[in-house]
Amino acid sequence: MKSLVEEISKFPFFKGLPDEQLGELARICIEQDYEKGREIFSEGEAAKGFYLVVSGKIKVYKLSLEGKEQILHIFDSGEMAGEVPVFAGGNYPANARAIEAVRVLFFPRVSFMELLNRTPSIAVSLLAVLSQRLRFFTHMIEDLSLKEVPGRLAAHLIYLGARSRHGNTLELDITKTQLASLLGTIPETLSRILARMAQQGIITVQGKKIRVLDREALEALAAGGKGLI
Amino acid sequence: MKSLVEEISKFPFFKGLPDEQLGELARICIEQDYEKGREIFSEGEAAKGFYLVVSGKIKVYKLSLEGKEQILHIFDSGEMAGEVPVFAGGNYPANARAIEAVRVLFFPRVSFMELLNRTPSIAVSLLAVLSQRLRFFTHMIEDLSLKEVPGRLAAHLIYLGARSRHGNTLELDITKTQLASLLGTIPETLSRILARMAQQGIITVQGKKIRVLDREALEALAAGGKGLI
DNA sequence: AAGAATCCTTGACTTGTATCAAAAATTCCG
DNA sequence: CGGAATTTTTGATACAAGTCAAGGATTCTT
Repeated sequence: MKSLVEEISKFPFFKGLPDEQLGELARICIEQDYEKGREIFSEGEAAKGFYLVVSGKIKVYKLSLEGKEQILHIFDSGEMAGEVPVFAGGNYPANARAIEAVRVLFFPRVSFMELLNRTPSIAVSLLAVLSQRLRFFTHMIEDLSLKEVPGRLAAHLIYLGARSRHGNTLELDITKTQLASLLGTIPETLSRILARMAQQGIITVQGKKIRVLDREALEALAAGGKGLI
Repeated sequence: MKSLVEEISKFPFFKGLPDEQLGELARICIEQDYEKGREIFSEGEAAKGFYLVVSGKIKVYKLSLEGKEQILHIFDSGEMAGEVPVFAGGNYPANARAIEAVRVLFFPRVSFMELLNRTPSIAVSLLAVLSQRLRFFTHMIEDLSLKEVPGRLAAHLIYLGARSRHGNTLELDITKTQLASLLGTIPETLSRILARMAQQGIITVQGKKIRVLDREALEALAAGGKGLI
């Protein structure tokens, strides 16, 4: 039980809460493991609760009728998934699947809402989490509708570069097919654009490793300049 | 002062709060009027607070470098705008402008957060609001990336039809240029597609009035079927 | 009501990207 | 390790939608 409290206290939205409340959270949550490829919840399903990712990765995605997949978000450890219907009511608005072995903490809706009503100060930090996700989606909508694929890719590479600082070499932790879906395109197109950027000396690609050679060119592309021939 | 409390109590997220808290809200908010076309806040600006729309309409939008505009949302009376940076910190992530004469209640960030910490039960209902907006954006991302323009238009017409029930005739309350931007396209394309749908007997267009003749065809389009010739 | 400004429509053209197909390269697992 | 499954790349083709341009229709303003 003690380690669970420690685990929970590491999550940004529960950080700084008094031990008593951490204990309450620990009491209502359930540890679960999903192996790679396992479905965690699916669109339209009645929401039973939400998930905190302890380790591993979850993709949240939508499917078109023809089966085309648009990834909305990839949740890494420390992030919260499936919380929308818990607060807004209704069903899960998308599907979630483990893209690698995943350990999560599951918070059942009913007991969490009960706790929330008893200790509403938790809600204030959750507001920040939801607001950040809203901001992320705002960017995503902008990218999908305003920029062409090279621009979206450039923006994403810059975003990745800002997170993990290993010189200017960055390692994708998802497949290129998944990256394509995240960018709202298809693997073929992504492959062609990566090749084009490499040929122009902007980047270098070796498997999942991408090295940025010309950051300025990348930034020009991300800013919307139609530059890639 | 009394009328302000009444005003506030009508907003879904403050409905059901005790009079005492409504009074506190009334005390910290400021009534403001914006004439049509006036800028309310702009992207990157430090967030001073958020807005509740009392009457009129606000568009929240992003601009590309070339000046192309993507409308993220049109806020009608009863809705809340600009709250993301209030809870998540930082700046406004988009621009906001009155598309008709607008009356708003402005809640300054600092005093609102102070109130929120004193009476955190308000936060619980705000969680629902943010979650609903997240769900809306989830749909929007799906539409933008998974469907072609006719599908997006069809989905939007169905959505409008569900809201205002005037037979099967519905009246746009925004310009077609704005609708185009909301759908992630340009006026020329929207015009062509409306004409095509009219020619196929699915709808009839007269100015801002659109009459739905063949709801099934519309639903087929919205569902993603590539049907429009 | 007249003029100005905006919005809407239509046409010809260009282009980015999806599709289909099939080979090459990785990764996965027994 | 070695074969299977997946992922990635490349090519040829098709088409949806954006761009540019210009005329027509509204709507706004004085």
